Amino acid sequence: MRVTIKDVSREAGVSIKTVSRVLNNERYVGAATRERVQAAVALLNFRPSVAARALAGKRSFQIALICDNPSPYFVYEMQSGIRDRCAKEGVRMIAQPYDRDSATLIEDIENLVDATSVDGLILTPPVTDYDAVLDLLARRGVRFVRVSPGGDVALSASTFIDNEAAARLMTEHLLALGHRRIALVRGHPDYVTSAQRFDGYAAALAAAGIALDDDLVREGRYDFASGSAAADALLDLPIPPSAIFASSDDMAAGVLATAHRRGIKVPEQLSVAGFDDSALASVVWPPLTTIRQPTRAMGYAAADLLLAAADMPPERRELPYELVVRGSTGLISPR
Amino acid sequence: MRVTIKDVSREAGVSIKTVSRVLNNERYVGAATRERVQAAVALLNFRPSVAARALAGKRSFQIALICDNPSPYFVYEMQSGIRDRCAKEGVRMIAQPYDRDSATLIEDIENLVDATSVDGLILTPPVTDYDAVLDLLARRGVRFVRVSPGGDVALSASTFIDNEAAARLMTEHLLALGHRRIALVRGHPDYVTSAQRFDGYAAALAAAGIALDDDLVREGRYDFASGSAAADALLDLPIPPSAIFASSDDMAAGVLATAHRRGIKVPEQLSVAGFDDSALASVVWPPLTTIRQPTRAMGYAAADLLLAAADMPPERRELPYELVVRGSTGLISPR
DNA sequence: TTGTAAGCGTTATCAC
DNA sequence: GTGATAACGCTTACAA
Repeated sequence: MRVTIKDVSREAGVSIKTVSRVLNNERYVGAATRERVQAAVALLNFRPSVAARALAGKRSFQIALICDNPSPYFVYEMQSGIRDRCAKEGVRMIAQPYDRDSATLIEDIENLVDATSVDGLILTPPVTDYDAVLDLLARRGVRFVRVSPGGDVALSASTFIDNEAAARLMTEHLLALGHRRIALVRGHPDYVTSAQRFDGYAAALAAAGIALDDDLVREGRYDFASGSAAADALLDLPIPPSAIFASSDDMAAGVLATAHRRGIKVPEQLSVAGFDDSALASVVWPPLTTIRQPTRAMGYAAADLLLAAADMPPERRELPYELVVRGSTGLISPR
Repeated sequence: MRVTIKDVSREAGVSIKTVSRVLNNERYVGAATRERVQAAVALLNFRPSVAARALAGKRSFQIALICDNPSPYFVYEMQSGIRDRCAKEGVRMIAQPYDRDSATLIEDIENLVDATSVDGLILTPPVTDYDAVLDLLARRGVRFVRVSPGGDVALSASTFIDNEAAARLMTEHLLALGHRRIALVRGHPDYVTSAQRFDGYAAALAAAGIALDDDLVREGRYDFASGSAAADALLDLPIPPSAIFASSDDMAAGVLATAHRRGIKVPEQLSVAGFDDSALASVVWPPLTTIRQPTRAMGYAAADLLLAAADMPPERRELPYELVVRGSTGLISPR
């Protein structure tokens, strides 16, 4: 029924072990032998059983993505990037989307690690900074890579963009347009990126000699609804902002929707800017100025780090971001 | 190191086989024995190895989702629904996002089936109707469930909404608002749903005694860009439509963006409607009237069918849809 | 450079 | 009801 190593070894006229050697790219296989085996593999259409490999060896050729993110676009891009990289190595990606508020997250991850014997994990915020998870993985000796981690950066290899610098750049851009009352909708409090982005915003204002106005800084949760609600609060202020900088694109979309509902013209009466975490910007009305970050590339890089040789030191790989001005951001008559 | 069945059996004072029986809910286990085993499992925190189970038995407790869909929201909702259902059964979902135009799709699926020995597959359009894939699965005797399949419906269990009826309902709604020139942006030609939705649109027009106008029917590809382009073409017509019905929400968003760019007021000057395949509507400007379908629930149902007893006949499970009028769709002064 | 034998952790088979 | 024992398909020692 199933084609096994045994069939291949018989076809190639070598031992099972030799086939295994070829499969795993081990040294000490004669060139001619190797070719003969490869021919047999191709002929019989042999595909090694993940289960058997995982059971017998140290590798399962599977990694898992632990993704608990409010943005479907982000998740999708991330998965695609990781999958692309893994495909080159013959490694499978198991996607494990988790509910935002799952009470069983730790247990689920423990379960995953124990049951599937994955070769490694990729974590995205906010799980990147859950001590319980990090402890668990360390205890189990499971290799993992984190995307945009906060806190202890030496704990694992990781990929990131400089969120603070990016937020500073965007804020400077808005300042250059003449804005003085620039509001910020913060990200989800659990995410370290939220604080980093706030810091960049605050730094730019400080450098411009503008005092931080607490009224102009609102909590968000990285999703549409919270962006929409924050915009309502901001536009209800006695002196509303002339620009709103949302810490994610879902929230920026929420801000835009609110402005639209209230009959406020963007960008004539209000500039809207945001982090484009998830490539959602293309599905949202222009004009929207965004910090574009390569989510898919970030996933690719994360997988690359995970698949790297085990003896490499934990590497931190930074990815570039861009300020993308869509349409006109408008020049404001400061109120 | 690892906790195995052996450890559990020792702890419970029974044989390995008995532990296995409890694990698999087999009959012929004494109540007392069962409890003792369960206690030992909990105490030792035992989690059976997927690899060993897959290798030794007929089940791997893993299923895979084959998803090649242009909408990240759809993918995300689908994954979540399936995962929720599987969690109840202790089954793991392997997500396999594929690139739209992957030339290696068939091979990849074959690889997946052979390598991971999954218990079953869930297919989403358009893979649901790829003969090569269906043949492959039949040949391998792999169980699968299809979401919104076209063609031969008896081939497998499936979930669906009545796309034709839904499109008819939406078109009737637009007609009732006074529209006479209603344009349709079709879905991707590879998707059977595209044709079903067109049929509903055509049926409603016919019932209203309105001739089908080829100029008002445009090809789309279920994504933002094609919706945007189709809207441009439609609005360039000598007599443009007063309403545009997009076959997906991504395309509806594209239509809205184009209208916005051209300074056309929605809904005062143009009504926009769409299928809300992916819950994206909440991220898009109102006013947008949509056919909402429960993507997550569809995933849940698909998993349910896949995990059902093997001897059940292929079941077709229909899910309800809703016409959601967001804000006012406006009454049109027919042009 | 190649082959042999002993597992890996579970389920299936068949006894008891 | 319960328990030995042989698979399952591969990798890891260790020999040759």
